[in-house]
Amino acid sequence: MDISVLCSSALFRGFAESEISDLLSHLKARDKRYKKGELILSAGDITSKMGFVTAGSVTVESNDMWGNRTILNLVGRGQFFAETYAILPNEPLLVDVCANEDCRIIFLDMKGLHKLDDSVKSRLLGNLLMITARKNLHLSIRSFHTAPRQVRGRIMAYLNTVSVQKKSHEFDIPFDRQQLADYLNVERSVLSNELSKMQRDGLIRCRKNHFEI
Amino acid sequence: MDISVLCSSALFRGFAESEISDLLSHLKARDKRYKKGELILSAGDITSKMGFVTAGSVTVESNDMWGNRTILNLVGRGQFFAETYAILPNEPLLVDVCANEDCRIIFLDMKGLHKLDDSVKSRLLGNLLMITARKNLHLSIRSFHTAPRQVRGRIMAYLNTVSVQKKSHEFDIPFDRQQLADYLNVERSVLSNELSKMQRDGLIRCRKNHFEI
DNA sequence: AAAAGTATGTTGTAATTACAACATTTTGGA
DNA sequence: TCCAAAATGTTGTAATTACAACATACTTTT
Repeated sequence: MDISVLCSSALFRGFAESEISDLLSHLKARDKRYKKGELILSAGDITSKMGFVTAGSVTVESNDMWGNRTILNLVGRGQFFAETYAILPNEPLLVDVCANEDCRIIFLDMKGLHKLDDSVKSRLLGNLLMITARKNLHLSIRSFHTAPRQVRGRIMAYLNTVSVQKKSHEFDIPFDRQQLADYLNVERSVLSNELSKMQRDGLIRCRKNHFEI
Repeated sequence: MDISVLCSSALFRGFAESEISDLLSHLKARDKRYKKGELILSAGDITSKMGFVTAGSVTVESNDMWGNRTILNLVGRGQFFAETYAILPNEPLLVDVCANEDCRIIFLDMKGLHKLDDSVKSRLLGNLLMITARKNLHLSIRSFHTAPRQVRGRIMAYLNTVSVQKKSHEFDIPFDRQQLADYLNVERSVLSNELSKMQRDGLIRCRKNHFEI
């Protein structure tokens, strides 16, 4: 189990290594591996466990009955997922979580949280609160990416955010074309077409995942 | 200041009245009134205060430079807003908060949180965590409402959610037409038009805010 | 009750998107 | 290196939406 990534994660910020290993046993930390494409959690599931990505990445997505996919988030190494459902363990998952590539996940069972003593608990809750609040920001930001009515507007909204995050006009994005389309809620072919037009118009340059604006 | 609504709120669940009044002074609770349409918080603001609605309701929305509005959430009596930004006080607001009708708000300054003793703090953080996690669910659900490519799909997704929440095929919605359009990210005229078609098709019946499916 | 203002519904046209079908490029094995 | 599979790009047409302009209905004020 890759403890070092966990130690430097937002959840255990401010904790000593000794405290952390103690916490991990209280939270029944379990390491699991998944192959690319594998379903990690499924809509409708009930869980009190949150996931931590120690290797690879996962997508949080919704797949409707007509096969339309909506990608809500991409969770990479060092980040958490399903904490919302771990905190509200009676709420069935509204989303699927899929392995975006071969990956390793540590699950932490939040049922173990209540037994902790108050000092540890309040520090841990404070960290968890910040993680959840940041997830909130992510969801808000995504809704700004999908808000523009037109495809070009959505692409620009997304690329601007990434450009600001990476503090550069040139950057890689973590999505392939199909994933970007499913993230922005547009047709893949329309996305490809619009990207071509935007290059012809001199708005952007791109090749595969690499963009320049 | 309307303490009774606060006492029965999700934030103070499990607290005695005496503890609550103590907490309110620590969190520098301040009561404010706003007229319909007034701007309560503005995108770009920095705040360490979260808001609690004791009367009326507010909208959480984003207004872009072309005048397009996106409504992310409607916050009614007994509910909180801006807790994300109070928890992450270095993050500037990405949204505006507007008085949807004449309303009364109690602001709680979360800077005061750190001084509390661990027992009180961990209980309060636990409650705050559930509030934040629920906000997360709301944002996810909204993204399912805006995910369908076609207007009819978005309307049905939204009405289904409300119908399930209210456990009835007949219900009122809290939005007028323009607000529903801005919530679903569609044109108001297209929304009206589609609602008419859906009535002609026998899918729904509606008059003003009252719907039947 | 009349008038003014606001909200909602309707319609037409230009622009955009959905969808399918196919072409081309890239990737990952044998 | 070659092949097969996957990813990406292109194109055409039918369907849908954006937008503006206007009609109607409902509210509020006087």
